[in-house]
Amino acid sequence: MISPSRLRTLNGKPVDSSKPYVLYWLQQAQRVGFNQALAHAIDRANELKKPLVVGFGLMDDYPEATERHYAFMLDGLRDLKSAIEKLGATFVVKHGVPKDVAVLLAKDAACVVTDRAYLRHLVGWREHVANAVSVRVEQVETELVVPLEVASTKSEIGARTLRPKIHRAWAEHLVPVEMPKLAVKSAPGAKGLQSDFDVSDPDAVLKKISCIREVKRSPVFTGGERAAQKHLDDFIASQIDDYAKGRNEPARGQSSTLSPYLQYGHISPIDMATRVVSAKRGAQADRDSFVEELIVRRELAHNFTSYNAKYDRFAGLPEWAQKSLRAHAMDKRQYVYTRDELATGQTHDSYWNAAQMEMVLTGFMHNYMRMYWGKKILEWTPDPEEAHATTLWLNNRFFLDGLNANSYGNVAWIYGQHDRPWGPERPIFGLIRYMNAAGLERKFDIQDYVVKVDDLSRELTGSGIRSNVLF
DNA sequence: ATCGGCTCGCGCAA
DNA sequence: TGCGCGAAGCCGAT
Repeated sequence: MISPSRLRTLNGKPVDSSKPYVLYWLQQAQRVGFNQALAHAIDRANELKKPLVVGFGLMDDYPEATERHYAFMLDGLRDLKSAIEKLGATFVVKHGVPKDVAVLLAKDAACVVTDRAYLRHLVGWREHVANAVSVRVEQVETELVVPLEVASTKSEIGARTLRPKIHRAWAEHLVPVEMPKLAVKSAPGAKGLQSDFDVSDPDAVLKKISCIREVKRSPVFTGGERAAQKHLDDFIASQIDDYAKGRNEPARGQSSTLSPYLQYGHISPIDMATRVVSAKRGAQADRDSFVEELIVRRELAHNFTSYNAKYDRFAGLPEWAQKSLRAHAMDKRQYVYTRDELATGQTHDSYWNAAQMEMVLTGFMHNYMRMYWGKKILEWTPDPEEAHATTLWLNNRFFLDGLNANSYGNVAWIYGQHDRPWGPERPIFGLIRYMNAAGLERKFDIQDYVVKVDDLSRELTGSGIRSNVLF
């Protein structure tokens, strides 16, 4: 039994016991481990003494998604297919918009279970399915440690207001997921449930899908539940020690690198948090620091997209921030770059170019550099509203962990969201927190970072990054 | 090296 | 109503 606080019935429709199977419409939690929606779907199937069908909709041209995103996701679907079949359920991948695939597969379902998502169009898909099908649709929270409304029912001003609410609730919710055994196994490829794609061959499927082709598969990240577990093992074995300090050192790369896996549901934050909390490595402060990032700040981003309808727009920023940025919209910009110059890392700033190239080459960027990177886009773009749009565009195009709640929260932070005003009032930034290259130089050996990215570039592409300072 | 000031608004004590 | 203080800031004074 899953926690009732994770379960929500999306419509008042009945269960139809005459139908042959229970459907788990899987979209968000692309894993078996620690998947509460799967556990709940198995419970339902067992109650009704029916087999379980797990259905996934694979659509062309998911908004802003590139070949890089699709390749990573398809790696995960390969893992998922074998894991689901091992449980004795049928895994069906249909070609189409997920909401339509769900409605199609629900025609023969006694009831539908799905996993919860936190972006406008994904919430809309679930509402559509709940209205369009004739049986009960239940949604299960699988993304967060503390379910959204348990933590807070309103838009939080910042981490400091959400933190105590999360802390009060997390012990109760930071519990392992017991996966029940499926009682009625189904024969693979049962009647009318053929997949449109054979996801055991990700690269073959990738060729058949329509998407933005300019951004290729990451040469350093393989998607899927198995790869995610390996990253977590490696992090606990060699990265927790001194994490509290080391996480902000760009050249050290002391990161779990699990954010892409969280984005595709290849790993559960509960799995990550319980493993790290009980790890016999690192100091208490190191483990606390990791859990703060994973739970408080990640869940703040989900609070932001859930309670702020304009989460992806300049108009969604706090009033003081919009006002201050607008007051400085006409200030002279010393440097102005086009999207293309930014995307290819051709600015005057070698630190920024290195960060951009880390992102372009790998699909990932060091956490601290993400802040500096975004602040400079604000500084080098003619208008703050355009800067916000450009930052989001680059973020979603190149990051493997783009296109999710954290993306919108992180980008909004650059422009003052979840932050406070900082004097003195400056050109362009107004009261928005300012960052500059002197800060990087003061705090870190930032040249080490530039050299590190340049070495990586040589290894991956045969040539180094452009830089006006070093090379 | 460390500290206060810069600035706004929430949460809590009073 | 007043007061403390905050997701990563910078800068100048000590």
